[in-house]
Amino acid sequence: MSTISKENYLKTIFNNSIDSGSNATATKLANDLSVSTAAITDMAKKLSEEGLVTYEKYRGMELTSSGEKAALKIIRRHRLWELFLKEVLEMSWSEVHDEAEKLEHHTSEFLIDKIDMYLNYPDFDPHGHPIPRKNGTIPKTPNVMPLSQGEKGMFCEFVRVNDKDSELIDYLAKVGFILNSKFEVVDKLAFDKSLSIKFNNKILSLSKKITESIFIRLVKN
Amino acid sequence: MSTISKENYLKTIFNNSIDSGSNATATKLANDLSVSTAAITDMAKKLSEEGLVTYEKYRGMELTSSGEKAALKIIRRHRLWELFLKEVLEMSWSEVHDEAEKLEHHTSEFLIDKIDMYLNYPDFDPHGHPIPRKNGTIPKTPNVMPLSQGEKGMFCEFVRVNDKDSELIDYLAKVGFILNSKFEVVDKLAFDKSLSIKFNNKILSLSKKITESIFIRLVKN
DNA sequence: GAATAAAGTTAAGCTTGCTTAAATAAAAAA
DNA sequence: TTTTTTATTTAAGCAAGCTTAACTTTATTC
Ligand SMILES: [Mn+2]
Ligand SMILES: [Mn+2]
Ligand SMILES: [Mn+2]
Ligand SMILES: [Mn+2]
Repeated sequence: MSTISKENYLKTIFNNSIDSGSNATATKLANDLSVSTAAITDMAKKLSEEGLVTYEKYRGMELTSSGEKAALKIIRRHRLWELFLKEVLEMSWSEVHDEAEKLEHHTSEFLIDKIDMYLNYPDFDPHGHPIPRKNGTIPKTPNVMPLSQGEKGMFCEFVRVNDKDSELIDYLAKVGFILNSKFEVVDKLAFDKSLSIKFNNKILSLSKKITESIFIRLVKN
Repeated sequence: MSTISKENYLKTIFNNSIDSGSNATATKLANDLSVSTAAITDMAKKLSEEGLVTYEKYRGMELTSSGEKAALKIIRRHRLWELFLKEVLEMSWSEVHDEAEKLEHHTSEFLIDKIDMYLNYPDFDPHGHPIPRKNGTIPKTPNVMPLSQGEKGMFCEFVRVNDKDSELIDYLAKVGFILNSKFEVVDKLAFDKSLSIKFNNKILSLSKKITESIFIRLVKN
């Protein structure tokens, strides 16, 4: 049976495999979900009994195709809610994530499809993440890379930001560096790997920690 | 601490006291909440320890003022969600209740106030129930009475319907008998207490069970 | 005012999703 | 390869919110 907790596990396992490529480890999941590793082991057994993940002791977990399908359903709800709250109810970029984190578990298929239709079947959420479609496909993302890999002289577009930390997003909004901003990398310090970028004729210096949470694509020019 | 279960208990206790006047009995609550009476006794102790209800063994429960405040918060969320889902997302009269039943427990004060503003601070939900305001007051309801108390010759307006059973609401929508319909009671059978009403030049016969779920006010003419 | 029926409470136990502490396996270092 | 460190699992236990079954109180009927 599906529960809030299980839905969160599936979602986290999915996101983990997206950006690590390999199996989700207990330590990483425990950290992301703010529970003990013992809790992870516990849940691994349950999810694997339900055929949602494959699990071998000491070898981590991986979503099965049915587990992935379930994960995408939750992620779809999450991202559609985020966009809806921002576009329709004018909540800010930084507020929508926490609210969506709750609503995603209490939304019928019928309702989420209404929201999807209302928004005219959007492809991306307010942070630039692709919104899984009803049929399970995922909109193609541009050729993204973390800004931390940017080099002096590059012309880029800001296409995605990590939405887990609202303080960062608030800061970026405050200085006017928002999604789809075009900018140039004007400097990169070897000392601390911080970057200086130029947009709207402003210069902004961003620490390595920040540039790792911002994703960009190269603008061809 | 507030939990989904406690919120549902408080709401149910409140609604019970509204239409029974007296204390909420274990049997009634158990029935409304679909749990055993043992569960009610259990929760009675917890809620009374938290100061949300007064409880004396074998004497039922009653909301304290802080319990009532908490109940109104949930009811406010429920009814605002119902109206929002109907007006904005075009869900039907009969579908919104079940959806709101879930969303009401996962909506921040900030979000519900946004919804309230979006709807321009409405006074009534789609079923004619008053929406508690942010400050805790409740919109005045017209002088309502159950249609079952109607008599031949009365001219009435349909102002409220019990939203717990979606089949009834669907039926009423299908025959076009919707909120704010004006009608005349053209007959009342002593045999089964059923009523015949006339609206839009149609005659509709309603059983006693149905007329007890429909609330009206007398139209002065 | 007994006897009976109905309502409410207590006791014991279950499931979910956690925890901490101890044990064990795997990986890294020496 | 042996030792040490790190990661994972197991074991025991807790809180919430239920259940059923047995028991007690209150209400109703004669
Ligand atoms: Mn998010
Ligand atoms: Mn979540
Ligand atoms: Mn309702
Ligand atoms: Mn509810």
